[in-house]
Amino acid sequence: TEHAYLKHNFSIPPTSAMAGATDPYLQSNIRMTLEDPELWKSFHEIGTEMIITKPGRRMFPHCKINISGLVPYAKYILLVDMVPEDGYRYKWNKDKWEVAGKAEPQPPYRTYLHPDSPAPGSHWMKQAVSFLKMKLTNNALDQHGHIILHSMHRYHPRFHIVQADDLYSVRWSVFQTFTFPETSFTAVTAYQNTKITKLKIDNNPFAKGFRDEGTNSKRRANRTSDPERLAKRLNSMVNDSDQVQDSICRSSYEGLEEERAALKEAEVKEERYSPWGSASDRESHGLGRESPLGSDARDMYSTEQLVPGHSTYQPYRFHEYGKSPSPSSSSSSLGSSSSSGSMGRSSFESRVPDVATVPDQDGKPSAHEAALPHCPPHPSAPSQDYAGVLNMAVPQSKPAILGHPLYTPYGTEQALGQWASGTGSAQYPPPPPPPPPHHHPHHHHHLTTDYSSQAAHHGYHHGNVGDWSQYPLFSYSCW
DNA sequence: TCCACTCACACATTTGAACAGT
DNA sequence: AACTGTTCAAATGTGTGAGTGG
Repeated sequence: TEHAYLKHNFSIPPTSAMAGATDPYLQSNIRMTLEDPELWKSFHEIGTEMIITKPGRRMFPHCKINISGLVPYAKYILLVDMVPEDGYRYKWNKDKWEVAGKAEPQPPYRTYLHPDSPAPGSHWMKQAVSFLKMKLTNNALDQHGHIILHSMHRYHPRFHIVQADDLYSVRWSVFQTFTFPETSFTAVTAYQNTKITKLKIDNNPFAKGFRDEGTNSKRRANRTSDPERLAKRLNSMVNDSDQVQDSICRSSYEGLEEERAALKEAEVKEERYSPWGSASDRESHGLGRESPLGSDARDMYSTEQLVPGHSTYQPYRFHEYGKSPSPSSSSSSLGSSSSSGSMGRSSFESRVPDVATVPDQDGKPSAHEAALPHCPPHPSAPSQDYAGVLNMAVPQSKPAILGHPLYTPYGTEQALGQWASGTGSAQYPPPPPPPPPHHHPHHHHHLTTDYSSQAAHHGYHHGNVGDWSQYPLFSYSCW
């Protein structure tokens, strides 16, 4: 199958455009495909739910991607963050999801850094890259660096590829972001839709024990009636529940997996810009969105160029994306002159946020986590300032891999919740009044309407762009 | 009563240290 | 010494379903 990803190149100034024709960097043609898209789609059709727990829970299906088009010898950093699908809170009623009200204020925003980062393009491309160790939590006070989400809210992961030699230069680098419509999900503390439960059990090896229905009920009989257990439980309740001792965090090296499943087509939206820029700014209009024609048709849009938007939301923008993904641009492009106005990066402000380290389990400062200040305002909480502490959720990794030490702490400042108009699967009917102006029930919308679009793009966007355009995705700080 | 959330649990896979063999 | 392969116990990852608390 062919890749149905949408490729959005940057729109570059005329003068640079010519350079782009010959400059391999400008010619960057990074492609990302989601592994196991069929599995994702089977979940998506029902309405994917991801369990979030206090100690942190992995996702299933796991986020695993294939990348191509990177410069083999250039170094890249891979990041993942979760973006709100809309500004609503949902509830499961009977057999379907319904809007239950406005979304809760955005919790501390965190970004997961792939433990192999930074690594050369050849490393990322040689095999599928998995984010198996990434965990989701509903604990806003989480000390392990997991991604914090609200239960009963919808999100979807974004994958960022940053060309940077080390974590310190991330802020100066060019980002390319990809999203896959079928990866959207509703965060829950307990499964709501039994169909999802069944799919999980049928596909997740760890849930294998639940496949034999006959033994389940019997095996747990009298579990809670045992006095000893009750005492134990009581005791545990007395202890501070916040002291989660899970060892989760010490995730070990998350290597690239050998197995390389056949790639199925996956819709990908790619953005080249600084995630710190506002999503709305990037909103593009309608490319491929809602295409009833399927991937083939969407491919026609693959040449569409998105222009990084001019950011309208000023604060906390870290830097601008360089117009050129060239290595040099990663550290200097921003500056200034080089990128021209068409990118609108002018609104990006370089800023070094306060950084707070997040201790890992040993109590030592986590080498991989840094809390960054600034939580983008949430549409539903317009007055909220950027005072939130943001963390880069970085699992420990084996430093030896590829000889690329993981530079420790660096943080991300984050971002914001974007309440892009969404993608909705059938299970998510458009929010009731007052619904967002452009909430599309069809998941294909996701593809183009989301954050990926660049605001400046041709000047037209969705009606609700304004709502979320002011929220930068996130920013990083370096120590 | 309702319902989102928490917890200990049984059972599954994965990890990684220790060891053996080449 | 450097690798590779084998064990196997500990660590981890699952959904369950009763219980909690607002």
